[in-house]
Amino acid sequence: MKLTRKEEIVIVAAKLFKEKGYSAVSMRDIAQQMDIKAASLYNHIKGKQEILSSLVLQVAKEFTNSTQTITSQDGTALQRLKKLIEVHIDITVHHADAIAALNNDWMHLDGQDLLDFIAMRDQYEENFRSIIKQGIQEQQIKAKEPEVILFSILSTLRTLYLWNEKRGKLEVNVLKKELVSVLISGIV
Amino acid sequence: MKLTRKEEIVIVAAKLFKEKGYSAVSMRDIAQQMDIKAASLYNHIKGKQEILSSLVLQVAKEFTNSTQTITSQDGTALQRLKKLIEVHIDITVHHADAIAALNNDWMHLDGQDLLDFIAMRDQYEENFRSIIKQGIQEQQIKAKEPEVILFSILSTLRTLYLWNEKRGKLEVNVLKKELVSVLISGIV
DNA sequence: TATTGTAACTAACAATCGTTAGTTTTGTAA
DNA sequence: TTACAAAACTAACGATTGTTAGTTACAATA
Repeated sequence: MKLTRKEEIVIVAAKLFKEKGYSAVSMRDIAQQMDIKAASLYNHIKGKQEILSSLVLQVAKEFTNSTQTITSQDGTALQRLKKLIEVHIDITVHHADAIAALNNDWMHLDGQDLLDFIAMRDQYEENFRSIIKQGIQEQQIKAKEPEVILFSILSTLRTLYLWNEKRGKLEVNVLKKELVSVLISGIV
Repeated sequence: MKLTRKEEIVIVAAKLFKEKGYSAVSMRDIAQQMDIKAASLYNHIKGKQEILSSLVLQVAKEFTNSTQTITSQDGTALQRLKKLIEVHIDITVHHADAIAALNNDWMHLDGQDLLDFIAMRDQYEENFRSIIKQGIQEQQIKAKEPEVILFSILSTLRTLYLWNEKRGKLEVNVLKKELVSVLISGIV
């Protein structure tokens, strides 16, 4: 599967955005990393904003689709919650750099892209919330503040991209198993 | 307790950094928010970098000191782990804006400030890690991958600043109790 | 009243920003 | 070999960046 030049630019930019953030990375930085001049980038992309929105919206859509599918599946709330966590881990491992931008630079999107992102983000969160509430109703999940549970799980998953590179010898499937266990069953 | 003009600037800047990130906030943005001109800021601070390092290093020191104290206290590993979590929550609630910069903009520190920050950060993490390992040794904590436990707890605590304002009508003490419970005992 | 320090101002600087226009090189297919 | 498209280049634009220099307004103190 050969990459288009545009895809190469987006990948290189993602790595830089991850290190310094969108605003601190110049078009000349991106160009230098590709061994071309900044103006040459514009043969392949419309501008800096397009790099960001390609990066962010693509992964956001992936999250939304996966989550939507799982939410409407059969099984107990707990089973679906586990599946949700596992899918999030899969996507994170596969798109670590893009997720950095999604977490830290989404507010630099503009116009419709920004609105779309926020809508997807809210929907993703709402799917998670409804499964947790359902789990409480089914008495599979302790009747704590659902918002605290939601926050705790989402925080861990959102930050995974940072920690994943230090993960080292931990196989993805081991990571999934361990993390699901820690998030669901606790540590004591 | 009257604030110096410099302290006012740092507080205003922190709020802006939280919204857009350090690099996307100009000195003119900060000045405008204070109803003065950008050049006037320089009567009180040396430059933009000084605002960031004041912001970040002050809170980082607070974290390091608190953590260091708790680590060397008596009690079981689990008791100290709970205390560590509670203290982190306290600091977060009191310095939400500064913690945004600490999480997202620390890499824009330069020179000795950057080195100092990284050293404090590593030490903080190492204290957490040693308590968890001790807990496993004392068989109070399940013998899972300690790195996964460490990551899960730290991720949740680090992201708390974001969540606290949005859903944070929860009383601080209730928040502490719920969050400690979720992080330690899980949700099932 | 005269003096002094604080904190604001205007004006401008060199550097860098994203981006455009126009041109040249390069690789491929006829 | 010629023709064409893809992708690089040079040069420059107007805007914005952090920052400096020099000056002015004002309140407290002597």
